[in-house]
Amino acid sequence: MTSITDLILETFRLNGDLLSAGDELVADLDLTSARWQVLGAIGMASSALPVAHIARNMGVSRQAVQRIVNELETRHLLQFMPNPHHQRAKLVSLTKKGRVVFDAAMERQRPWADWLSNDLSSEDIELAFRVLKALRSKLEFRYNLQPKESSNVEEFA
Amino acid sequence: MTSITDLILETFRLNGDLLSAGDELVADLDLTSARWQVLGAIGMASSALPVAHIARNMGVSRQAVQRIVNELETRHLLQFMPNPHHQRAKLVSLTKKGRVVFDAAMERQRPWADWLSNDLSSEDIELAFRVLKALRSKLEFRYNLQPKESSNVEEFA
DNA sequence: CATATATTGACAAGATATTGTCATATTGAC
DNA sequence: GTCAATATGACAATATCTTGTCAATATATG
Repeated sequence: MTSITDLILETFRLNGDLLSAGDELVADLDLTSARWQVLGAIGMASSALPVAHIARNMGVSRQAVQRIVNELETRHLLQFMPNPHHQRAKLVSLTKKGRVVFDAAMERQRPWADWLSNDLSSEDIELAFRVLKALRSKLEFRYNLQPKESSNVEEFA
Repeated sequence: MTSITDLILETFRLNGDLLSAGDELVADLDLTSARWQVLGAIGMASSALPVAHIARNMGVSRQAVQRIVNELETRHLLQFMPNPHHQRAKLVSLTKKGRVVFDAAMERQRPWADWLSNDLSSEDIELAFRVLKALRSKLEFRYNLQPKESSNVEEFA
C-alpha cells in the first residue's frame, strides 16, 4: 500500500533526477537546469519583467533569480532594459543570442518530453499533475508559502 | 490539456514546498528537512550503515550525506561505530538522543501526513506515485543516474 | 503634499548539494 | 599471494538557493 509519505519521497527523488537530466540535456549549450529555468521564465513571459517578478512567477527567492540573471547577463544571454515604471527595477529580456540558445533548448526538450512520456497515458499524466497540484495548494495555503520573500503582487504590464 | 512539462514543473514546485513545510515542521527539534531525511534513512535502516551506503539509499551524493552526518554527530544525534568489515567506513547509528528526536519528528509527521492527504483517495495517491516512479525509472535508466558518484552496491548486511 | 508601507536590487552569510582529487582500505581476477 | 579495480572518507572548489539587512524607489492612505 502506498502512503502519502512514499509519494513525498518519490517527489524528492524525481526532482533530483529531473535536474540531473536537464543539466545533461543542455550542457553543451552552456546551460544548466537552473539557468534554463530562468531563461524559460523570461522567454515565455509576454513582456520583459523585473527580477522580482520573475522570481515570484517561478516560486523561488528573489536572490536566487538575481544571481542567475546577473550571470546570464554577463554571458550576453540576457540584457537589462530601462523600466518606465521603476528606476532600479530594470526589465530583463532575452538578447538575440539568448533567444537562439533558449529556442535550441526548447527544440531539444520537445522530443525529450515525448520520449519521457510515451509510455504514459495522458490521463495518467493529468491525474498525477492534479494530485501534485492539490498537495502544493494545500501546503501553500497552510504555510503561507510561495512568495518566499516579499509579498505577492500581480503583473503590472 | 496537461503536458508532461506541466507535470515536471509541478514537481519542482512541490519539491520546494515540501522542503519548506518540512523545515517548519521540525524546526523546534533543531532539525531541518535535510537533517531529518538523513536521520530517517538511518533510523529506518535495519542496521547501522556506512555513510556511502546511506547516500546510495537516499539517492544523493556521498558528500552531501557526509556533511550532514558529521554535523549530527557533533550534535550527538548520531554516533560512529566500528565496522568489522571496513576500518575507515565506520557504521553510523542513532544515539539515544537521536532516537528520541527522530521519534518525535515521526510522531509529528504522522498527523501532518494525514492532514495533507485527507482530501485524496488512496487510489489517486497510488497512481500519482506510480507515474512519478515510472518517470524516475526511465530517467535513471537513460542517464545512468542515481548513484550520483561511485558505483552501485547492495547492502552487505 | 506628506508620510507610512511595499518593492526592489545590492550585499553578505549560511544551508544544501555536486564534483573532483587524494590516500587508504577492500575486493576480485589471476 | 599479487596486483588492478573499486569503495571510502577527507578535503577543497563550486553551484544553487535562502534569509536577513540596507538604501533607494514606488505606492497608497490620509
